[in-house]
Amino acid sequence: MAKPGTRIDPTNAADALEAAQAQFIESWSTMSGAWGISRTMAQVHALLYVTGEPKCTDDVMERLEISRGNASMSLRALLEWGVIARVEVPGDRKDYFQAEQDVWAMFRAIARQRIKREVSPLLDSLAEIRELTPEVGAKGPEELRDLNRRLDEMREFFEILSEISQRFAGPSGAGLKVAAKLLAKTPLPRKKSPDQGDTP
Amino acid sequence: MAKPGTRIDPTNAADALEAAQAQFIESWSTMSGAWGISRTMAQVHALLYVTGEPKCTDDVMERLEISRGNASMSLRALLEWGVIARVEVPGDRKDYFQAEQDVWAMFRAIARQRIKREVSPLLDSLAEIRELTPEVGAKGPEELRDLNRRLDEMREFFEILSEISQRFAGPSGAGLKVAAKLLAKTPLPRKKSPDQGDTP
DNA sequence: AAAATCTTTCAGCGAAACTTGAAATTATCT
DNA sequence: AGATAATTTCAAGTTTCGCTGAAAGATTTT
Repeated sequence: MAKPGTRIDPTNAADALEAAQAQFIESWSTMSGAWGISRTMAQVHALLYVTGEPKCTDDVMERLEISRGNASMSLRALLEWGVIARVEVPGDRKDYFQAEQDVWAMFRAIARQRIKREVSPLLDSLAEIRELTPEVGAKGPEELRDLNRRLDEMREFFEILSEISQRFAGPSGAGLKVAAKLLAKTPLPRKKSPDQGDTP
Repeated sequence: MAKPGTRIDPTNAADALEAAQAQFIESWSTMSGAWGISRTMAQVHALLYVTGEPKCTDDVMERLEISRGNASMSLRALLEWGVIARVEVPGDRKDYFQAEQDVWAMFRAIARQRIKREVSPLLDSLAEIRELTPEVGAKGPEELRDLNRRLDEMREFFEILSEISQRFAGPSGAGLKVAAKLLAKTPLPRKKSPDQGDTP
């Protein structure tokens, strides 16, 4: 695990560093499902985030013991998500990659992507569906009206979500962190139930 | 598609209803990944949401053409997520299920579950990792300090997220809808970039 | 308490997603 | 332009995940 040649005291620190990084990579990769990315993508991202250093494809391959193809595809996908960036390394002609270091910016990038990939198509689809149920005249059958009410409520919800994302998850998105902290601290209308019980 | 025996005018409406429902079920099930549930679970949920009616296992099996086992497991899982509820149907001894009809309540339930399943374990893990990197005395090597800074930033982010969820995604959570609408409308510090460009 | 009805579990099967590694492509240097 | 180095693509192999259906387990009725 530890590199040979490091001396006694530093070795402990280096070991601790590597161990901590490894465990972070492991933990972060279990969240891959939550971000909607593959396990390997999450590992690669974790490695770049936790080290903070620019790394090339070979670095990633070695450290995570994955194939070249996999490393290449994962890095490219992470670029598309906007959570890592290509960086120049002077003496070297290889591509190097570095992770976005601001967690909030990272989150905004992810939110932006997911809205685009998941919410927008759903909104389009909801609009299409509305066209299938024209509520003939004003006397559409009750069931159709109910259906349309449900569709509209869902549309409203996702439009607000989308709106919030466009405002706060934009590339600048200065307000997010502040807004979030505010939300977390603002007093709520009293109602004691502090949430709990899941299995009754 | 249409049930045989329905008469001319009503048929159109009934057809439209079924078609619209079918398309909603289809669209919603493509979001399954986003909610972190399986495709079938999403379909079952979509069916219950879009019809609004209580349905039993056999209803679900028939309509979605899935096996008894699958229907049973999906319904049970949806119960655990808290997005559907068991309901009594007087003349019948079968279990019936009905979807939460308030989209915001539904969203809160999902958020609560995901925080519990995904964020909490990550926070635990981050705390563990911190223990691996004790920053020997006050002169811990620079790399260790950097690592700890990153871990702490991430911890802060997810703690705020968790905090927000506990406040707004609680079972009562009256404030969410209002807060969200507010966020969507509050003017932002000016900065023209209206977000766009993804592939440069 | 036996029968009837409904629900849950789970081993095995099949489909979908992921990974690999080598060939093809692109970019850089002499 | 040819040689060299780096990157991307993709068919084939591997793994993971979800579905089925039959059997076991509950629950209610007679």
